[in-house]
Amino acid sequence: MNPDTRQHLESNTRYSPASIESKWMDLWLEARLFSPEEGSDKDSYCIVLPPPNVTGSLHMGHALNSSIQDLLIRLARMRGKNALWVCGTDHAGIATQNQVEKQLRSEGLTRQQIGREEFEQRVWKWRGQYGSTIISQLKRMGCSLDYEGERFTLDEGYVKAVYRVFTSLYRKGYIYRDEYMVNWCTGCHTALSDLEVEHEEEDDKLYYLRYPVIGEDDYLVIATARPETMLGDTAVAVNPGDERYQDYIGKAVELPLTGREIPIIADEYVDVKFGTGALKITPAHDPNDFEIGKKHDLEEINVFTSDGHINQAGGQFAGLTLEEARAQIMHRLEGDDLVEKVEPYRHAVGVCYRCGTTIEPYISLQWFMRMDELARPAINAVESGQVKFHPQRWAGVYLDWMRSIRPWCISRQLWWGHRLPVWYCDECGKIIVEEEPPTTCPGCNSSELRQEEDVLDTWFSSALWPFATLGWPETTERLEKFYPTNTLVTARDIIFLWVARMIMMGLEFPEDIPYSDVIINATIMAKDGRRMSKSLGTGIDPLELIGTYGADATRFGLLNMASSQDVRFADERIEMSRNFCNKIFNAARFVLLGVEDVPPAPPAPSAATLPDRWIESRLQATAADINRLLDAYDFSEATRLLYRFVWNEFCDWYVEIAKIRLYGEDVAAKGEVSGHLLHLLDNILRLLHPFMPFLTEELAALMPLPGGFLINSVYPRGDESARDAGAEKDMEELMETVVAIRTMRNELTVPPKKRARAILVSKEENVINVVQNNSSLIESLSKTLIDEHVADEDEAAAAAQQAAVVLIPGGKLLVPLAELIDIEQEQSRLQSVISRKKQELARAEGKLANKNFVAKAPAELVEKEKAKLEQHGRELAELEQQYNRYFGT
RNA sequence: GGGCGAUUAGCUCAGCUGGUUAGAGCGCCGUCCUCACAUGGCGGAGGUCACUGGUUCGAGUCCAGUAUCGCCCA
Repeated sequence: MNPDTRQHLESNTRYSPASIESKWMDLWLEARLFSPEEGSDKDSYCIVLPPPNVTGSLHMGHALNSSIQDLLIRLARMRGKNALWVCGTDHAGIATQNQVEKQLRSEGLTRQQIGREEFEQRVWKWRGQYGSTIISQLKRMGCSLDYEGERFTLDEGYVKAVYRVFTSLYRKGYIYRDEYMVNWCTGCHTALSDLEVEHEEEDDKLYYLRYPVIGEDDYLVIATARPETMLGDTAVAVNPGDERYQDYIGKAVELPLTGREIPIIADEYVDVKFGTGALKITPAHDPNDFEIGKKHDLEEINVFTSDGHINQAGGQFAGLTLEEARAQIMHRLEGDDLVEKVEPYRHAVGVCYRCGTTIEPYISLQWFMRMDELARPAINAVESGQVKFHPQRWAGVYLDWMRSIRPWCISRQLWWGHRLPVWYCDECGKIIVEEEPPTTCPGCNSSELRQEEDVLDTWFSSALWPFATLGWPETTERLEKFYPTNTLVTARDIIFLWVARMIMMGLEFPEDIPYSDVIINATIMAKDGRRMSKSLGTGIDPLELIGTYGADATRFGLLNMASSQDVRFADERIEMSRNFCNKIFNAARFVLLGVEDVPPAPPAPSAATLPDRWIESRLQATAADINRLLDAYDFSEATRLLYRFVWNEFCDWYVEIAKIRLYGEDVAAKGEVSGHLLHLLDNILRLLHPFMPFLTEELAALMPLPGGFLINSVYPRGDESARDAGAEKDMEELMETVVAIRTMRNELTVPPKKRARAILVSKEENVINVVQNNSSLIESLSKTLIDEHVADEDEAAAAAQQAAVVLIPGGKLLVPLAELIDIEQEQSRLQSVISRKKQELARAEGKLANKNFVAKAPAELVEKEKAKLEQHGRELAELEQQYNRYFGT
C-alpha cells in the first residue's frame, strides 16, 4: 500500500461515497466492462431494460427495479456468463410531443403553425438535449448496462422491425381499420387504448331531467351525469320488464332544447335500479349507448369536436367548451322547469394517463389490432410454465387479462412516433401497406398516394423490444446469442402494457418466448400506505437518497425493504444500509491497515484455531445460502443474511478475536490471522459486489492480493461440504459463555474495565477443553479470566466462598464476588434467573404431561422435550442450591 | 360489482413445507469517547401474531367467516 493511500485510510473513519462512485463508473466504462464479449463461447445471460420513457426521470420504481437488474447481471457476469443488459429508451409519443408542444407554446407557437416536418425536427432536437436524463441517472445508480449499445424505439433499425411487424400483421388480417368508439383525450387530441385510461373515483352530480312525452301531458325523468351529451340523444331506453314504463314503450319524447323527436325503446341492458330506470341513449358519446344504438339501429349524432367543444350539431351551443355547455344547458333546462333534481354522485371517471384530462368516448376512424389469436400461444406459454412469473400470483393476473383480451386501438393522432406504413390511393381508393414507401398504386398505377397521418401507439413498438433491440429482423450475432433473453424485471402496472404484448409478439415473430422469467418487483408505497403521488407530494426522489446515503446504501436498502410484498418506504432502511456500508468500510480499514506489514500466510487448515475454522465454515454456509436465495430471486432475505454474517459474525466476533493475535507478540500467529482476515474480506467483498458495487470495488482495489476488477472476479458459490459442524457448535457455546458473563457483569453493574476471574465447574471433557483452550479469547471479550477448574459442587464450594453463578452450556461459572460488588444485587439477580428457569421447566413439563403429545408427536420432538426437561431441572436444582448456600432459604 | 394482497414490538418489515424462548432495523432504557467504526461497542426492556370459529397432540403458519386498509379490473 502506498503511503498516500495509507494516510488516506488512516485519516478517514467514515465512508464517503460521492467521489468513489463517479470514479469507478468512469473506470468501468473506460475498460468497457459492461459490454458482452464478442465471439465468446461462454453461456449467455441477457436482460432487457424495460425501456423507460425518454422524457422520464428516475423514480423509486426504477431505482428498485434497476437495483434488481444490476444485481442479476453482475451476478451472472461473476458466475462466468457472457452478460448483456440491453439499454435504451422508448420514444413516448404523447409524453414527448406534449413536452415539445409546451416548449412551442412558450414561444407563442403551435405545432400546426410550424408544420409536421419542422415539428419532428424540434422533437429530435429535444430528445438530443434532454433524452438521456434517465440513462445518466442509471449510471449514478451503478447500473452496468451496455451503454454503448443504447437503443431507441425510433432508431433506423428499430423502425424497420416495427414496419415488418405491422405489414405482416396487416397481411394476416390482424390489423384493420374501422370506425369505432374509442377513448379520446381532448387534451392530447388523440385516441388512446383501453390500458391508457386510468379510472379515478370522483365526486360528481347526477342530474334528473324531464323529457316531455309527445302528445301527452306527461314526461319521463332520466338521470345522467353528463347533461351536455343530451344534444346527441337519439332515444330513451327502459328495461322491458320495468312495470313503471310499460305504457311508454314505443312512444316518443321531445328532446328539450333541440325539439327533436326521439323514440322510447326497451332494452335489457337498462338497470331498473339506476336513477329513475329511464336512460337517455347517446350512441356517439357513451360506449354502452353505442352498443344499444347499433342494436336498435339508432342514429349516432356526434355533438363534440375533437378538442372538447360543442360542434355544429349542437346548434345554439356550438363553440362552447363541454363545461360551459353543461352550465348553459342546465340553466336553460331550469328555466323551462325541466330539471327534477340534482343529487351528489360518486363514480369512476376515465382520465388520460398522460395529461389527466377526462376521457371522452368518441367515434372515429382508427386502426385496430385483433388480439385473440395472438393471445392463445401466449396464454399457453405461461400455463405450461415456459414463462414463469415471480411471485407466481401475477401469472393469474396476466392470464385473466389475456383470456378476455379485446381489440387494441393502435393508431394515435400524433406527429411523434412511427407513422403507419399505410398509403391511400386517391384515384382508386386502394389501401397500400408496405414496409417501403410505394411510388405508384398497384391497383390503378396512380402516383397520387397519400401516407396515413397517424402514428402507432408507442407500446406497439415497445412490444418488440426484446428482439428488435437485438437486431431483428436481421439475423445478427446478438439475436442468435441472446434471444430468448433470460429475465425481465418490471412493475406490476406494466404486465399488460408490456409483458403480455412482448410475449405475444415474441411468439409471433422470432417465434420464441422473449424471456423465461418475469420478476414483478414490489411497489414502494408512500409513508401513508398509498402509492407515491406527485400531486400529493408524497413521492421520494431516489437521487436525493443517493446524495444523502450513497448509491450503494440506496440499492442495498431498497433491496432490503422490498420483498415480494408492497412496502411503505422507510428511510431507516436506507440509513441502516448506509451504516452497514460504513461498517464494511471500517472493517476493511482494520484489515488493510492491520495486516499491512506482515507477510500474510495463506490459511492453513491444520494450523487453524477454533474461531478460524468456525468463521470459514460460516462463510461457506453463508455463500451457499446467498446463492440459493438469489436463484430464488429472494433479494431481501439475501441482504439480511449478508448483513448478519458480515456484522454479527465477522465484525462482532471474528475481528474482535483476531485482534488478540494481530496485536500480539507471536509473529507466526500474526501472519496466519492476517491470511484469514484477507481471505474473509476478499470473499465478503465479492459476495457483496452485486449489491453494492462501488464500495466493494473500491476496497478490493486496496487489497494486497493479485487480481483485476472485482466486477470481473468469481462469485463465491459456497461449499456446504466444507462446513465444520464441530467448530460451529464449540464456537457457539463459547460465544454463549462470553455473552453469559457479560450479561452477569451488566446486571451486577460491574465496571466495564474491571477485570474479574472465574472458576469453571464442569465434568464435560469437551466443555473443559474448549473453555481452557480459549481462555484468552474469553478473557479478552468478557474481561473475565477463567483460571481454575473444578469438577463438582463440593470443590466449587471450597474454591469460592461467595460467588455469582453463571450458567453456560455444559456447566457453570463461579465468579467470586468479594472484589466485584455487593451481595444483595447478586441475590436479586439470582432470584430472577431462577424464576426464568422455572418458566422454561414448566413449559417442557406441560408438553410432556400431554399424553396425546407423547403419543402422536414425532419421537424426535418428544426426546427433545425430555432432554430439555432434564437439563432445566438439573440447572434449576443447581441454581437453588447455590441460592440456599449464600442466602439461606 | 369482480379479483388479488395485507393486518406480527412504538414505527417499517422478516418468519420457507404447522413443532425454536416469534426475529431484524429504527426508536426506547442502562452503560462505555476500549488504538476499524459513536453512521460505533456491550447489556436490556418491549408482542393475546386484526377478530371469531374450525382442523390438529400442537396454529403467527392450514381452512371458513368478519372487520379495516391497499392495489388491479369492469
